[in-house]
Amino acid sequence: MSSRNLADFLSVNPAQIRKDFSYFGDFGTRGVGYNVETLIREIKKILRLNVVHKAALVGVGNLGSAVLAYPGFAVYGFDIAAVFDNNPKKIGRKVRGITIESASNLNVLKKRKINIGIITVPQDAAQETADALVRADVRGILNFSPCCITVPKKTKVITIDIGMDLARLPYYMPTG
Amino acid sequence: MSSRNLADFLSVNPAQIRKDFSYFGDFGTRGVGYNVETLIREIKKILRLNVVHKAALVGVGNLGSAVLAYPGFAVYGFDIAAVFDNNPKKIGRKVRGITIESASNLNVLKKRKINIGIITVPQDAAQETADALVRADVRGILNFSPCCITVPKKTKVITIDIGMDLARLPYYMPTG
DNA sequence: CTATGTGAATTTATTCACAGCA
DNA sequence: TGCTGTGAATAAATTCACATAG
Repeated sequence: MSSRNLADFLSVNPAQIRKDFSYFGDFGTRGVGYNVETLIREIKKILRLNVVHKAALVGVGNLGSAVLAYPGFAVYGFDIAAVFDNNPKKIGRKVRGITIESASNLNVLKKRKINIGIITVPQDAAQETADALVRADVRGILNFSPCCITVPKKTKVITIDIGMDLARLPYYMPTG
Repeated sequence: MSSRNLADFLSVNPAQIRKDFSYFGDFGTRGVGYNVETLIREIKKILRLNVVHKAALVGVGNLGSAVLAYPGFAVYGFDIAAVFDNNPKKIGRKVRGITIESASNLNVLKKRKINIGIITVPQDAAQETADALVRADVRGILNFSPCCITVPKKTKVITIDIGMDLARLPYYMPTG
């Protein structure tokens, strides 16, 4: 696969492809091109997706259930290994083979070496959930609440705000 | 509010703030700064968020229900005015005051002047849903399926792939 | 011959620095 | 005086173009 092929596929300049890769190493073969499997392996290594990452999901409402049902986490090597909620009726029940635990027990993540948290609780519980995750030594958080949560600098937060994503659409919609 | 204040808030350079605004007009007052309400109004106008946009949601599963429950669409002037599903058991029922209609009826969107579609159907139904939305003259699509859907150039698609968002985390998580 | 990898050239983005207005 | 708006200066990103390896 040549840089030209890849560039066409992504609608960018071939030189962009070659230069970007070159910052990380010599992945191609002159006169031949790139081996796609090698590329995937190298890119996964760069993004640290070459190992399995255990994640915990907090909040088994509609959104949490939808996230649990999401296909494609496995593709990137994610394993949702624990699920929490604060509703006594849900605690103890199983979703997708995982027993729902009490949200007041988030500290067990430390012991279980789970260091990614996914927040799918209602907006007003988002900050306290983040705080608990930080106390449990989680180092990365995927936040689905449409609010800014505050965490120490050592913790990386990625927020998905559906409203903001939708808000990008009208700009690209010509008339009306 | 000065460009310095805004810049500190966003951790960027004050000149960046001033230059970016200047591309769209003179929003500030020399010696004084910017009026925040004016800024919000102007930015909304630029992004075409100064009018109400009607949207239709297709697929009332966990994800669809979660999206419907999302607070914050109203903030940007979105109004989910129609909801569709292909499950006969769901059609006719109400969610949040809106009656679920048959997904085979998407053409009514044309008549009702709804031109944004939100796809929350299972992955294997995403493309056909997109096709139906395009036929109904929708001009913007928010796609929650982790797959590339193909649409004519006139239609703008924004895809939210939770797996990809999560995949960005490990790179920022130092050790482990 | 083909297609990479990379300095050089070019284009784009950011920041500086200051004239001009409130 | 204080802060915007903006040309000029600087920095960064993209693209060109070609020597070089297969």
